[in-house]
Amino acid sequence: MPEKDVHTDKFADVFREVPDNATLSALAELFKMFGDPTRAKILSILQVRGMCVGELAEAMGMTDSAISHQLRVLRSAKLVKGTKEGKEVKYTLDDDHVTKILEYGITHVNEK
Amino acid sequence: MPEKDVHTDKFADVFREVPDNATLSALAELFKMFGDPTRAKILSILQVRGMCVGELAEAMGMTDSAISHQLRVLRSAKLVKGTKEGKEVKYTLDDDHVTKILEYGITHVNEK
DNA sequence: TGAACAGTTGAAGAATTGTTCAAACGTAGA
DNA sequence: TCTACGTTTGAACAATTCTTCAACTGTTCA
Repeated sequence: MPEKDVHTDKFADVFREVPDNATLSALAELFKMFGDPTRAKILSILQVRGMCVGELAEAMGMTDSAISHQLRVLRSAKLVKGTKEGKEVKYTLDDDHVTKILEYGITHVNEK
Repeated sequence: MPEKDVHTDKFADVFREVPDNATLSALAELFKMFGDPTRAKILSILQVRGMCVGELAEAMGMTDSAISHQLRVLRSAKLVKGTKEGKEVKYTLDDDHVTKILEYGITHVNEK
């Protein structure tokens, strides 16, 4: 009697090479972060240099609030971290893979 | 007199190194494809071997329809292509970057 | 020819997402 | 202490997304 999420022998060979569902969810969560133009832009900018919320907002032509909301999301995904500097909070990238992932994405986009 | 989407001198140095908005949109569209668990799983499976719609549906425990809808999205993003084989349509990866991008994602997920 | 099959499509509905607005927070400096 | 500032928060809303269901297309092969 088959259980939920246990696959038949028919696909056993395939699923031996496919990440488990937990990993796939985490993977999807990660890529979602890059999957919104605002966040992709924030990450691209922070690749160049750290910035505080107000600067990012001005640079991107958006409200502080909108940027702050997105930074919270990026923070919770551990892609970005914020440190207080006087009155401001300076945001920087918190992950080496960000650069690599963006690079591959850009390569793909430019080639197709 | 500043125009839309032209940035002040203040951030000129940064934006010289940031992809333009068109590229950023394309980038976000690309990553959106990986940003859904169903699609991430389809792509992972197709990395192992090509499959037709019915097989994918069975392997993933979803309806043919749901899979077909997602394949259409992946096809329009040029990540996947379908070729008729008798009664069936066999889907395979249509892009080398898919593997690389997934790899980096998995590395990130496993490290954090 | 026509029944069976694989796949696609469109409309519908629930869920999720991104931005806005207004209000609040915390703190540095007057 | 009080004010001003940079940032954060929560609720609300529109827009988008994913799955389901039912109907439909187009082929294969009996």
